[in-house]
Amino acid sequence: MRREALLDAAEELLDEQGAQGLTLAAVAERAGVSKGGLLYHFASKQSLISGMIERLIAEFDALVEAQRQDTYTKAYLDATIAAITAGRLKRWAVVTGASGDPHLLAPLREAMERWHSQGIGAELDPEASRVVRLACGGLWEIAAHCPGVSTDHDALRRRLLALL
Amino acid sequence: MRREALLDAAEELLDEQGAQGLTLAAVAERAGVSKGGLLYHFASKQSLISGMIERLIAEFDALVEAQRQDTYTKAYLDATIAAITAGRLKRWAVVTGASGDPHLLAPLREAMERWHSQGIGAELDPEASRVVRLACGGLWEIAAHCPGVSTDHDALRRRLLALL
DNA sequence: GCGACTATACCGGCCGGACGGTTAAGTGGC
DNA sequence: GCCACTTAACCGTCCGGCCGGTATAGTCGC
Repeated sequence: MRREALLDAAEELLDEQGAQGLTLAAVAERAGVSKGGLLYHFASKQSLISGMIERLIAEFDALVEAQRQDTYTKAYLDATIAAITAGRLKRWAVVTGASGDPHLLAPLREAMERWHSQGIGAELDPEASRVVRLACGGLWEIAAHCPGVSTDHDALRRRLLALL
Repeated sequence: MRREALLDAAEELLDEQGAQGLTLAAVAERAGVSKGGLLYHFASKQSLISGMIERLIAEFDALVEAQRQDTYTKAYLDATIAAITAGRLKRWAVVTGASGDPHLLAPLREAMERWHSQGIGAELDPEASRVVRLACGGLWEIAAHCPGVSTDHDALRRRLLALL
């Protein structure tokens, strides 16, 4: 699908060059399409960015679903680790793309609220669940910004599961 | 100091309107200065952003120092909570400003690596320390993006301290 | 089975505005 | 009268988006 290729190109550009690398011309060129072709699939730069955000949310939700754990928190933890180690789902890169206009982040905010609150009452220890989910947020941050901080994901995962 | 006022103005604009609201003209106007006056203090937009980042790091380091806890992790936790509840130190807003050019984030990355690794070997339980520091990252994220998720900071703080 | 017509996908040149940065000319404190 | 500081006008570039055009494929009447 051309549309997916364009979203991929945009994501890569954001990851490599930051928000100012995300120009319509650059995205089109990387995807092997003309600018007009890009505008055909995404009527504006905003809609391109929204497309990235929505895909990001959908992919992560699918990843959580695929974990088949017995609680949402455990599934969320495993999905986070899976996404980070796979290098896919560059949450941070996509966010930088939307940093120009806070409006564009609204869907992501909504999703994040869900990720932090969904099923938290049904957990054995809701407070511990909150801690684990917060730690997942920290993991994202580290993965995005600090390649220098080595993290033993296996050990960390065991430790967090022990909390639940 | 005019310089500080300019940094304040830039921070406020980022917080309210995102990266594309951060133009030299807008910053100058909000600070009650002309564009030339802004350029006198900061030779370029880059140096303005770098100024924000360096101030942010220095302020947070000072806040950690001021906590006077017996371990770095505890001080870091309390500083994080203090910064969030005070509404100061808009870490995220400043980061969005630098999202255009990944280069500008280098000092912040360095600081974050420090925040996550400093004195971690000297802690009673380094692994628990790591968890607490990661959770602090999650707290930042929540505070920046999800006003809807209510967090009982007191309870959370007790819980995290109990881990250490 | 052929001509008229439409839909989908894509092209690329152009323009207008916005924005970062420059400069020349002040202004006031000391 | 110098120097830190401020100002307003100006310039060049870059980028988002518009628009007229092309090509391929499908549809329908007849």
